[in-house]
Amino acid sequence: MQIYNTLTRRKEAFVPLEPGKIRMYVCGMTVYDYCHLGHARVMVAFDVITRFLRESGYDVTYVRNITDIDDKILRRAEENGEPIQALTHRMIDAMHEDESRLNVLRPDQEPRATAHIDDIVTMITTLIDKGFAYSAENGDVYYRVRRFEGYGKLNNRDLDEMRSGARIDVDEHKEDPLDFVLWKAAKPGEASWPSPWGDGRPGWHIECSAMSTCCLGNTFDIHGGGPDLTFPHHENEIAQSEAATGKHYVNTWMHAGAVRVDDEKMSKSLGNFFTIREILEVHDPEVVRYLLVASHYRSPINYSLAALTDSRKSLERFYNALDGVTPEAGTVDDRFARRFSAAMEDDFNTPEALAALFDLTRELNRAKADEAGNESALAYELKRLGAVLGLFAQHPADFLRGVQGELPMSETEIEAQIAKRRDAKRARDFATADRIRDELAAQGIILKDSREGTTWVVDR
RNA sequence: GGCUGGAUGGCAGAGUGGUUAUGCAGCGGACUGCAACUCCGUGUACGCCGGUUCGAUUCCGACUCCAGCCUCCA
Repeated sequence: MQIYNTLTRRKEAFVPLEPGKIRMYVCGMTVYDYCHLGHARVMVAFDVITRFLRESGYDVTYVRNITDIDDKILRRAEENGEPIQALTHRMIDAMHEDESRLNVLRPDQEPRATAHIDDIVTMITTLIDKGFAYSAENGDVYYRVRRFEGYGKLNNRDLDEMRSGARIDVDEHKEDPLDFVLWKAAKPGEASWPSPWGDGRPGWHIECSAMSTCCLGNTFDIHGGGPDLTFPHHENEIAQSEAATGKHYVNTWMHAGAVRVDDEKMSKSLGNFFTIREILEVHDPEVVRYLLVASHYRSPINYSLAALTDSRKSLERFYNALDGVTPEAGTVDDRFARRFSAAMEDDFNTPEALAALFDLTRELNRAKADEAGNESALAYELKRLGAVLGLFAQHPADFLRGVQGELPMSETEIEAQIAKRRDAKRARDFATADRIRDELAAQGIILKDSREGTTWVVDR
């Protein structure tokens, strides 16, 4: 197994700390709004990774946190005039709904920041005791960045060059502009928790250090997240955790690529984001998932209608092949599975893995045309491997008929038209048969004749 | 300015020191009453300039352009 490690900037042979076991932490959502496509990408990427690692025999513990206290949450709750918990619970439910529609399996644990305040306070206390943090007069606690020797190692940053950057907040309470907040003193009326430094709430970076360590131990195998988290978030996590525990924090750092719209990064701050739910109102969730899996997880992807159309057409090829075949375990040439696994073992190369599945699909189509073909076994193999990517779980007819949209007429009516056409064909009245087919086609119903009879799909 | 990553055929998107990625679209053929689905065949694609090499899209160097991070952001 080869995995690209952001820390070393190259692919490395992956060796778990404990043989056969993998402990993985991924930075999850800040629940003040609905998830967007960028979140979907991270969810799907690490879902595929988890599925493949498990398929490969590893016992994976997958933890993904939920940030449920934060400035943006405070502000949004205020704007909405609703209690913080009402907002965060609503968004957490929505997130779970989104991921289940995308066929993303739930992580093993989803720790929430507000449920780990004690662990956070304990870690901050340790950092202060060790001299890596200090409480300021205003009640904030800051991390003393220059005290941590390895600061910048994840991003190859030099502290002195960063200092010259003009965009760092100069705060009179900080000893150094680079220092970042671990504990934020509460303003009157704000949600807060008691602490040795006064009432307040945790900073963003410290919660991930506390929760990951708490759930997975001082050192664990994989830490993942979105592309914009390498700095400062993950850099700060390393500084906090390694200073607090004195142990090496994470072996492999993995980061997904950005999602772009019109060649601009999609983000909440730019306001050019599409939420998962608004996309799923018009598009089949599996098409969206396919789009995400059809590119390598580290490459940037550009979101567009054309890209979704391409994804749908590719999926149609798979489902057309699966259509009309009853999958059944049996003997098949293992070259498809071997190529699939080899691709996935090479830093989760899903595009190459899909290429293997397309080859398998061609073989399946050949078998369908052959009286002696083993199409059932090939279809089973295709579904089995597709499941590692979280694909092909639908009934082919459902996908091809687009269960999402409404039909222009009832299925019974369509079947009746097909029967009429069949009779016309038997009477060799092709003019009538073609007229029926054209009329259906005009309404988006495409007929497919085969030895077994006529089936129909929806042209979308 | 600093740090990362990238530039592949009409589009999307992998990969490789010499031999087919893959999908969509196109073209030719087969199947079909005609279609759809499917099958077979079909593309001197690797940003630019040098270097290494018998040979480079693939390695090395310069250049141009693009993206991400450096500020809350997946």
